Amino acid sequence: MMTSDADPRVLAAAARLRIAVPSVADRVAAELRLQLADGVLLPGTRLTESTIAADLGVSRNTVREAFAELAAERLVVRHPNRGVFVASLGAGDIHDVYTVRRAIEAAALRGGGSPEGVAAVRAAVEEGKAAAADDDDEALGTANQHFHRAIVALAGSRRLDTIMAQVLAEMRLFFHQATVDAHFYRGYLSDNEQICAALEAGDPGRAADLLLAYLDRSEQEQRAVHGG
Amino acid sequence: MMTSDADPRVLAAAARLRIAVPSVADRVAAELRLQLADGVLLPGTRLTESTIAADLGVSRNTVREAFAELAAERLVVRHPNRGVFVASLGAGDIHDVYTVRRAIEAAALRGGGSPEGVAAVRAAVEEGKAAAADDDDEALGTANQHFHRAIVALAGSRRLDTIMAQVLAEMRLFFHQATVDAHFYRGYLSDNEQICAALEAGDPGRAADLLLAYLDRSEQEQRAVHGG
DNA sequence: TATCGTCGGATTGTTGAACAATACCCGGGG
DNA sequence: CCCCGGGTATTGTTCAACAATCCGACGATA
Repeated sequence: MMTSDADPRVLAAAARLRIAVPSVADRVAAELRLQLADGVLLPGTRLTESTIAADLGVSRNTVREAFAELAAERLVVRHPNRGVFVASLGAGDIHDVYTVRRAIEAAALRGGGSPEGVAAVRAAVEEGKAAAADDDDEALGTANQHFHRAIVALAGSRRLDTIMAQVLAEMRLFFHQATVDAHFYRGYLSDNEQICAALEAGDPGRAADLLLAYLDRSEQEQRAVHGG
Repeated sequence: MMTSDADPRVLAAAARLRIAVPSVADRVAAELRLQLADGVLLPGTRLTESTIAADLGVSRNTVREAFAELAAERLVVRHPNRGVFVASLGAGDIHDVYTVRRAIEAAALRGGGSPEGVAAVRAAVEEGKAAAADDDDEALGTANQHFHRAIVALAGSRRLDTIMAQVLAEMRLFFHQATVDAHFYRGYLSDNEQICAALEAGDPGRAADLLLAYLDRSEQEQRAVHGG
């Protein structure tokens, strides 16, 4: 009945510290988000309200609220009177997503950002190198996401951060759909290094140009994989 | 009971044509969005579930779903166990919003866009001129929004379009909060004209630079009005 | 008077059940 | 082969209830 993760001590501490306790609907949404990110739920899969309600031990109405959250994030699409399905990105969508990425990542990069921000980008680059050295493809993928999130974070905008998070979540969905091979990110390591170096060298314009080229190439490869 | 606008003929036609009929929750959200845009609901106002449910003749649960939509659009904020309130933008938020606008509007403009897209931008400029000639401040404001929406539309990205729409809705909220005087937009007419001219002249780079300067200046003025 | 607890009312969060409306599946007829 | 109808499952929406939480007022204490 999902009572195991409702630790009273946590609840009490949260109440004391005025920290917003995530509602049940939020936790359901978080759980589904997790399953979506992990590829447990593949694109096109139908999400039946009653099934999920029973699985997670919550009311159908609560599941419905969670669906609203996920639909707003485009991770799920609602077909009226037919149900909600895990979103599947078509050829047009990947171009769309890359358009968004080009816009916000380049803008963030051009701004330069604070020294701490640049340090975070550097950290993500090193994280990727370490993952590559360990041959850990999973870690390599998340490091790459950290890299791009760090770039957007340079702008210091909460809104851009959440937009980027949503876009990355969408792309992750697409990856599960088009099982991308392991050494896919491998080639991007040097790109990341170059971009980061240009940023550290105080040349954000060049860093942005490198990034744009990177994104264009990445989009082409994705398109090739997908067969668009 | 909100049955007046549920014309069976409309319903049937929609079913025949496979047009998604907006759910009740969507219509409630739309109604609230409208009231928010019109300044009927001012920032900080509390939205009580039962009141709205009674006013619109719908269930509390449906109102709740509508709130989830609006919260996802940042038009409304949820304070757990306290209720939802019309969002009010602080000094940090307006900078945040302008950061988003700089990113996506400049990117869209740099792309150049299709001839039809450019024509749409031109149309918005002329719409603004006409409104100014009529001394219609309301029309002037919407024309300005059309102008910026047209710019973003140049990128041809559904996602960027919705992001821009949300951002503009947020700004509209702010305007009601900081009653901006009438001849506020007036000065921007020439900016719009210049930007559009540069775009038509095949110099999107210059158009983007002009726009960025425009946005910087606009943010400064907003800040002055707000007192940040 | 000012601060602190406590109590009561109001609102939210969540559940469960019910019902109509709709879409899907399947078998029968043209 | 396609169209057409009926049965079933699922969604959309409502309603009523309850616990949890917050807010304000009242009163006690110093």
